[in-house]
This record gives sequence, C-alpha cells and structure tokens, in this order.
Amino acid sequence: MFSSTEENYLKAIFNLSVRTKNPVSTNAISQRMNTSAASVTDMLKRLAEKDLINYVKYKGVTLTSTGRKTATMLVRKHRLWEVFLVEQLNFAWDEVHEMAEQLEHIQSEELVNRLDRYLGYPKFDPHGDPIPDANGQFTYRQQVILSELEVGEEAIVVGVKEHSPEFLQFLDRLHLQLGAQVMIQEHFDYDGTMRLKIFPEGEQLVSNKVGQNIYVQKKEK
Amino acid sequence: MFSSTEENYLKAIFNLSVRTKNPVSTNAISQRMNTSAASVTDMLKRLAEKDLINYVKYKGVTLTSTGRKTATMLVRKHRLWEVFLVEQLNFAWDEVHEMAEQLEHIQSEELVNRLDRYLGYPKFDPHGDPIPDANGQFTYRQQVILSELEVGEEAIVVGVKEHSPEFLQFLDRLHLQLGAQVMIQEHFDYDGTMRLKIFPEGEQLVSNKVGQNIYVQKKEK
DNA sequence: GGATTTTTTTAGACTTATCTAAATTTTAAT
DNA sequence: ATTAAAATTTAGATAAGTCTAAAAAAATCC
Ligand SMILES: [Mn+2]
Ligand SMILES: [Mn+2]
Ligand SMILES: [Mn+2]
Ligand SMILES: [Mn+2]
Repeated sequence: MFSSTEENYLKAIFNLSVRTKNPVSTNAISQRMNTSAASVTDMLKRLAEKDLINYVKYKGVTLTSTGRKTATMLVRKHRLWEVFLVEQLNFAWDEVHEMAEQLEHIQSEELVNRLDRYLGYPKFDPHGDPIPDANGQFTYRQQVILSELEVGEEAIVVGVKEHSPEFLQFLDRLHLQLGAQVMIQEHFDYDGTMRLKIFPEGEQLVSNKVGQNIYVQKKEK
Repeated sequence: MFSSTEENYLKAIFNLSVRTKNPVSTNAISQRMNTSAASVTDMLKRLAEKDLINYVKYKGVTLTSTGRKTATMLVRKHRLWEVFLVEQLNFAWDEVHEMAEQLEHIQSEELVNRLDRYLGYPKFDPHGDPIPDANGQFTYRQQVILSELEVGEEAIVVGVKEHSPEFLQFLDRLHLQLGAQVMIQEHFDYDGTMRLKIFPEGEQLVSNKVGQNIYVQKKEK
C-alpha cells in the first residue's frame, strides 16, 4: 500500500504529535529522521497528495484519519515484533529496536493479528509502551515519572522514556528492569539524585537524568 | 549490505542455476522476475561491479562465491520464516510464500540463527525444500518424481516442484500433503494419469501434470 | 516597526530501479 | 555463407527519495 519510507514519515509525525496535538513542523521531522528539511518538504507534499496528512505550507502538518490509522498499525506491528523477539527468541530489551524497525514494514494484516494471538494479546511491549489492538485502541495506564515520587513512596517500574541501548543496559546494571519494586529513601535537592530501595534487597543512588526517564506506577498504601 | 532488489536478483540467479551450473541468461532472469530484459542488463552490470556475479556481455552470468553465499542465506531465511509461519502461526502451506518474500530481507544474522534454534533446526520447509544451515550446507535427500514410479511401488510424498497456491490447495483436496503414503495401483499410458492408493484409506486418479510436480521418497521393500 | 535570525520552500542535481524503442550481437535457418 | 529471427545491450525517459545552495516566508529582537 505505502512504501517503507512513507510509513516511516507517518510514524515520525505520529510520535511527534502523540501528546500535543499541535501541527508538527518540518524541522521537527527533519531532526527526528536525520534527513534534510528540503527532503521532508518534498515528502510532505507527496503525503498530502495521498491524503495521509493535512499540509499547509509553512504551517506544519497533522495526520488525517487514514494517516493516523496507518501510523497506529505500524506502532502495533513494531511493538508486537519486539515482544516476539524478547519473549520467544530471548533477545534483551536493548537489542530489539532495529530489527523491529524492519519487521514493522512487513505487509500482512493477517500476520500481525496471528502474531498478536500467538503472543497472548500483550498490552505492553518490552519497554512498557502500550500496544494498540487490532482496532487501534491503546491501553492507558496510571503512571508517573520516577523523579516525581516523594520520599517514602513505593512504586513499580513500568516503562522507560529513553530507548537507547546504553540507557537500557545501564538499567539492567542497576536492576531497574520493568517490574522492579522500588521505594524512595532519600531525595537530594542538590542535583535531584535519589536513593532507592530496590526490593527485595538492594539499594542504589540514581541520578536525576535516570529518574526522569523511568515511568512507575505508584503502589496503593 | 545489499538492497532488497539486488537480493532478489541474486536469488533468481541462484534458483535458475542451482541444478545446471551453466551461466544464466538475461532473458531467463527477465522472465523469472517479470522485469524487462533492459532492466536486467542494467542490474547485471551493477551486480558485477559489486563482485556478486561474473558477467560477460551477451554470455550470461554466474554467481561469485559472495553472490552464492548471499543467495543461500536468503533461501535460508525464506524457508525458516515459512516454517515459523506454518508451524507456529498455523498458516497453510499455500499462504506463506508472499510473507516469506518480505521476511527474507530482514537483516540480522543473529535473528535468523535464533529463529533456526527456536524452530528446532528444521532441515526442510513446508514445501519439502531443504533449508541451508548457518554454514550454507543443504541437506540432500533421495527423491524421485511421483510420475516415475512403477505400478506396485510405495512411496512417501516429501516435496513439491510447483509452489502455486492453486496447486497446493489442490493437493490438500487430494490428501496428497507432505508425509502422505501412496502406492501406484495403475498407470494409464494414454495420458500418464495414475491411480493411487493413499494410505490408510483412499484412492485417487492423479493427472500426469500433478504427478510431475510431486517429489516422493521410495519405500524400502 | 524595521532589521535580523530562523524556518521553510524552491531549484537543480544525483542514485536506484524501472520502462520502451532502437541498435547491436548471437543463433538458427535456408 | 547469407539472411532472418531471437536475444541482448544501449539510449533516453520517468518516478521515488535524497542532497546542497539559494530564495522566500515567518518569527524574533531591539
Ligand atoms: Mn522500538
Ligand atoms: Mn518498544
Ligand atoms: Mn516460498
Ligand atoms: Mn517454500
């Protein structure tokens, strides 16, 4: 239906507009995709021609419903393949993104739906990101940034904001994988460093930068 | 490393030269790939430039060792993915080829090797075609064309020569899937039609065309 | 509000992969 | 050994996707 290149642009626009629904700028796409702004402008014209985006010269773009649907299905495929790679083929969570970038372009709705069933209809991928279902519905979850917790609060690690292998490997070292139970023991105002208890046993100093990139779910008290 | 297009040409050349080791003609590739002979000539020059084929103007091409290695790994990926789709995702053997055509271009040696292990190192794909191992070694098998059997001989269906969905679905109807045990009951010289016993119970008339496209392994008597 | 900086678009060029039509080479036939 | 037919290559075009440099529009700054 659409080329891999077109799909990648749609996905970039989707991810750039997923929280704010403001129009996405040419430069934002250009940076995200490591392509020149000129190339982006070219592509935006073509995507608009195909009714995948609403494009107003100099004003940025928004996805049409077709465009959003296509991007959502791409995200679905990407995340389901990541689950497959981690759960079935035992890859580590920092190794799967590049492969999923390729696998997400495999065209077969039947394939992705069967994969979904095979995996037991997972709701979240190995990085804690929600997997849209066959109708494009995301599962929402009550979550906050680890850094925002108060001293004494307990929580469970449910996701990451950064996806770089370096960050993920660092989290492995800190034993802060998904599912880890933590309690804030101390909060240093100097630079935002936190002292964490990691259950059942373990304690770590965690920098503000790390704390800012982890999503947690607060534990009921 | 190489584009999907380049890989598809290498695979076509490989398949066209796998039995005869004669050079492959421009026209043969052109027909196999549904592209004009002019386009093929263009690509052959580029593949020769990259040392993937030996190309002599007007004389056809052969694969270099790099070219053959690349093509073999493509065949490996294609067939392993077909096994995955059939054995794990329960697709029928006539449904998987197009998906495998896409999946074979996913680039990750680690992925294909893990898939191989995950599937239990299968030696043959759902159509009975041999799957090269990580070193590119194919498993050979004693096999003959069904039509060549004599009356009274028993055999097991182990592969197909044709891969079209129509043919494969027809074989399903005839209960002539892989593993089926057959015995030749009668051979009509008029047009080569055969009367088969299909164990444990069942009997079918099978046209010469069908018989020519089925590989069987003779049973020891 | 006019000048300056930033953002975006346009112009022109390049690469890959494809096509049709024409020219050339090889093969087959008389 | 010519000649006709078939196969192959060359020439010239086109579309997708990319780039750099220059022009135009929008945003920012006294
Ligand atoms: Mn990813
Ligand atoms: Mn992910
Ligand atoms: Mn196949
Ligand atoms: Mn096959």
